[in-house]
Amino acid sequence: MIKVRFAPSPTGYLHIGGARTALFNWMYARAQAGKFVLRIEDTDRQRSRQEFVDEILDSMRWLGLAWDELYYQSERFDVYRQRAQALLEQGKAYKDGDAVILKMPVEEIKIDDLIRGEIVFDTATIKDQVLMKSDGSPTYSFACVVDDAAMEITHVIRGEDHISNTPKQIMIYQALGLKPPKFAHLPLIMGDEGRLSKRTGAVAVSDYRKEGFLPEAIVNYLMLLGWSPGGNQEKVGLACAVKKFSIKKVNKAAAIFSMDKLKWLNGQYIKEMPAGKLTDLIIPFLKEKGYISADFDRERLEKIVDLFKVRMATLTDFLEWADFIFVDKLTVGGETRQQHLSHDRSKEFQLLSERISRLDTFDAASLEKAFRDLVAELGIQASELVHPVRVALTGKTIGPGLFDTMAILGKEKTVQRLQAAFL
RNA sequence: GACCCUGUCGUCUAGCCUGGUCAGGACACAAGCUUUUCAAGCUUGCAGCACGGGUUCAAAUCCCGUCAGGGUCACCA
Repeated sequence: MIKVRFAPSPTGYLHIGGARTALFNWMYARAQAGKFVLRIEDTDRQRSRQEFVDEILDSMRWLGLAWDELYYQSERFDVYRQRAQALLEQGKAYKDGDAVILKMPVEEIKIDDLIRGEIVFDTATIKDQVLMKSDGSPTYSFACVVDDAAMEITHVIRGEDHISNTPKQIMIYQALGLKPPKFAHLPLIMGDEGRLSKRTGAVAVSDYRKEGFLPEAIVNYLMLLGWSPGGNQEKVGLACAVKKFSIKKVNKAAAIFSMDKLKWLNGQYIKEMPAGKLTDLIIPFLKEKGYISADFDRERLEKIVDLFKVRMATLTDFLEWADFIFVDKLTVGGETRQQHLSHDRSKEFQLLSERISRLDTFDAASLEKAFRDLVAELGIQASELVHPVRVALTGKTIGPGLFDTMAILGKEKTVQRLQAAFL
C-alpha cells in the first residue's frame, strides 16, 4: 500500500503553496487507496508555535484534506538521538562538539523523479551534513529521513525547492541502511514578480477564508496549478479529481498564481450554490460586521442573498453590495450624489413614494407597475427616474434590478429614503 | 559563483512519451446581443509553440547549443 505525507513546519500559517503540496499528496493517496500522513515538523522549538499548529490543522480540515495519521516530531527526539548514536558507533558519523555530523561519501546519485525523470547528482560537491545540532535537536533532513522510514512513507511528494535536498537525504538513507522512497517534486507556485508574496494576494489559507473564499474553489484552483483533468474541464471537484489524478501528468514548470481566476472559480461555486446554503456561509460574516443580530429574519435574508448571488465573487462581496439593506442611515458619496441627485427630483420622488405607500403587496411586480404608470403619466423616460431612485435607496449606481431592490428593502425604508433624498 | 530544475497565447493549461488534425480550452482583455444600472449569460474577436542549429518527405513533438526564468548551496524547515 502506498503512503504519503505532508510535513509542514508550524513556524507560520498554512501557506497557499503548502496547501497545494498537501492537496497533491492527498489526491495521490486517495487515488491509490493509500494513506495520507500529516506530520508536524516542530523541531525548532524557538520558532514553532501552538497557534500555528492549530491554524494548520484547522485549515487542512476546512479544505477537506483529512489525514489518516498525525505525528509531531517534537515527541520523537529519542528516536533521532538513537539513530544518530548508532551512526556514531558504526563510524558513519562523527562528533563536532555536541553535534553529530554525517560523513558524505563521494559517489554519483541518481534520482528517478516521478515527475521529472532521472536527476543525477555528484556528492563530491556536497558537504558533510549535520544530523544532530549541538542543542540536541535533529536537523530537518535527518528527522525527515528517520520519520519517512519509520512511518513507512512510500512516496515523497513535495515542492521543487527540495530537489537539492534529495541527494543529501538519500545519503542518510544509505548510512541508516534504509531503502529510500520514491520522489516526486512538484513545480513551485510563483507570484507576479518572483516568489509568491502578499503583493499577489493573501498567502495564508486562513486569510482566504476570511476574505470569503470557498474551500472547494481554492482546492479546485490549486489542483489546476500544475495539473489538468483533461477534457477542457475547469470546474473539478475533489472526488472527480481523485478519479482522474495521475502523478505522471503533473507539470514540470512553475505556475504563476492568478487571483483573477481564483475569484472567477469562487464566483462559479457561489452561483451554483442553493441560496439556503450560501446564506449559512454568509451569516457569520454579517454577524461579525454587526449587520444582523441573533433574531434576524432568516427567510428574508435568503431572498436578499439570492438577489446578490449572481454578482458575488467572494462571500464578503455581499457585505459591500448589500450594506444598504442592513444600515439605518445611508451615506451617499459626494460624487455619486453630484451625478444622480443634483437635479431636483423631489416632486417625482414624492409622487412615487405616495403611490407605493398605497400598495397592498409590496413586491417587484406591483412596484414595477406603479413605477411605470407614474413615469408614463409624467411623460418621462423610466431611466430618468430609475437611476436617481437607485442612488437614493442604495447609495450606489449599480446593483440588482430596482424593483427587486425596493421590494427587498421594504416599504418603510424605501419611502423614508425617497422622502429624505432631497431634504 | 557552483550544482540542479524549467521554457506552448499576458496568465493557467491540452497537445510532447507513440513526429503528419486551421496548435484546443479557461481566466483576463475587446466588441456585440440582452437591459433601468452593475453583474450573470450567450456570440464573436485578440493573442502562443523562447531563439538558433540539426534529424526527417514532415518537428510544438526527437537531438544539440544559446538565451531566459526559477531553485538549492544553514547546527531554518
